[in-house]
Amino acid sequence: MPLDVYDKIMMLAKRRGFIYPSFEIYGGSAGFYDYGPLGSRLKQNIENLWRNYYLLQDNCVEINTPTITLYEVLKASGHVDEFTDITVDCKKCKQSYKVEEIIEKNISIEDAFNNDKVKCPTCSKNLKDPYPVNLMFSTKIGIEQSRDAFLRPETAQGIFTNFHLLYRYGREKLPFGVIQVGKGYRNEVSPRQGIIRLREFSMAEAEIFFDPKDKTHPNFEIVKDEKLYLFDNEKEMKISLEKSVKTGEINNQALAYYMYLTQKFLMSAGVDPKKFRFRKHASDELAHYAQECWDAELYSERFGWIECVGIADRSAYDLSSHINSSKTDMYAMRKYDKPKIMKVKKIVPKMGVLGPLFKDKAGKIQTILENMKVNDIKKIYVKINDETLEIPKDCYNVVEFEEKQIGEKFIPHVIEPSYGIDRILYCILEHNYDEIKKKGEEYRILKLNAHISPIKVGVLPLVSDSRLIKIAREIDKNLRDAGIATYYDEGGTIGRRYARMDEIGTPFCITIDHDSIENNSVTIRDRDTTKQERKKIENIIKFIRDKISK
RNA sequence: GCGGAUAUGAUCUAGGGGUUAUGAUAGUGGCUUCCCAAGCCACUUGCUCGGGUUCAAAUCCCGGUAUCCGCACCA
Repeated sequence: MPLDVYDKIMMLAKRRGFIYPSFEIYGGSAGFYDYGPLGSRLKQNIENLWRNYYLLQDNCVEINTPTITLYEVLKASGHVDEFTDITVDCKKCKQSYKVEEIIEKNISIEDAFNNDKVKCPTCSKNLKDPYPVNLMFSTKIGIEQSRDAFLRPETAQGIFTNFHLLYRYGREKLPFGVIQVGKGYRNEVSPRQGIIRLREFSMAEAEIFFDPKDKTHPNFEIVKDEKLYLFDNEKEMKISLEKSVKTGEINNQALAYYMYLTQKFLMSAGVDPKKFRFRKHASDELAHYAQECWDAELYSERFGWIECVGIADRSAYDLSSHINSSKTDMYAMRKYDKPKIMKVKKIVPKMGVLGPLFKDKAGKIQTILENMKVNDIKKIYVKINDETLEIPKDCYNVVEFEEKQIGEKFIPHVIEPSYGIDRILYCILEHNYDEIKKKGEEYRILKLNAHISPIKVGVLPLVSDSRLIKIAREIDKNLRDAGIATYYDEGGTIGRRYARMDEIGTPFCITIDHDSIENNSVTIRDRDTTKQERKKIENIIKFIRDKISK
């Protein structure tokens, strides 16, 4: 079988220090890859470009939270339950099934399997021995009295669990966004496809909190005429943000805006526009927390369309779960223009009567009564420890108070753009990989965008003449002092050195030749055109800076 | 997790029960002083791991691991 792009990229990636299989000397482990020297830089550049969009353009704030996450957090978020599938294998035809999909409803799993009520949908053999599959890595915190924990399957929960503090930090204004860039972990059943499906992966997530009554975005006006590449599972279309929201294709402005931001980021990172689209999730593929979700998909010649970004409307799901589980006040306040004076009826218990009547339960009854919402009261029942008690009328007064309300409390909704950095990185490599023939030989060029590429400038003395080397070394140092990543190379022939730089995606090569000694000038070679321009040495830094800025 | 295929220097690959394992690429040092992988010399790096069969295993057999393909999984 001839090598396809994937093979070629993985070969190049290993040879040139982008990506290595992890623990290879001990046989390796599926789903884990290391980033080598160039890969690490490339990844950092992609992450920092991403930060640019969210921290600067969208004015989000960044936080960092632990990758080890307490059981309670993921229980509340639904991951403990939703992330576990009860699975069963057929010993005859070797198929695996999710139990909930093949057993009759209203039957418990124990009953079904103990009484041979489950048959294999393929070969009708009785199925046995269901087992739970949880896709989170579990661990324990502490030695003796340990607490259960998991490696986080997403970075988002770290943001939700800090919502009340971050809301205050943002001076209680909505919308506001929080981002986190870091590792996530999923114990995949059978990871494959290189860095497309990892067990430990890098993600960049943003949680932008909105008033559910107002999912407009302040920047929407500016970009509303820009076009999005949408795919509705049938046909692809190019449609403006404004129109897509108007027709209901996209549920709200905020969602559309972050889709646009995503599209812009990916293009800037070097994604081929022809290999990009947004695909809407069908209702049966939505995650347990999502109301509407659009995936940014990138096309790979090997794998087809790959989900690289998910932009979900998670509504109030997470915050309300954490409010319920932790009893923390994570509400936001929608302020009225003028404070409202509300007439509120409240129950004022008469403890003098209640006390003797209910004795030790009186205290609890008091709290319940005081917090009760009051409309028209006829009889009041209170439930304490499964016992329902009727509270006689002479135990309380209903009093009307005037209450000043400055606004109403609500749970913010959240729009979540979530990016798989490793997948994006792979697709960028694939989309920018180019191969030409030079003198009958394969010649590889990685046409990475200048602001993404790990090395910006190759510094090459044409020949190893000590005068040229001296100038070259000085230029190299000055560039690095100016914060520009360089690669100094005086070995081998000049053509070979250009080839090396082309293969790792270095956009520019500065060559110091004999004229450099005479007139303080060098040539700057452009990777994609191979054209050379002669520049004064003192102008190099500015020239390169202009070229590599976004 | 199931089934199939594969596994030889950093990369690609030839071969194969018996002395020192083939070639190329890459890399290093030197010569060349050279603008797109030029040439010459020298050098560096290897049979996936464990067990078995055998006088002898990189080669045959079994198992593990990894990779690829198909099925299932991918909130």
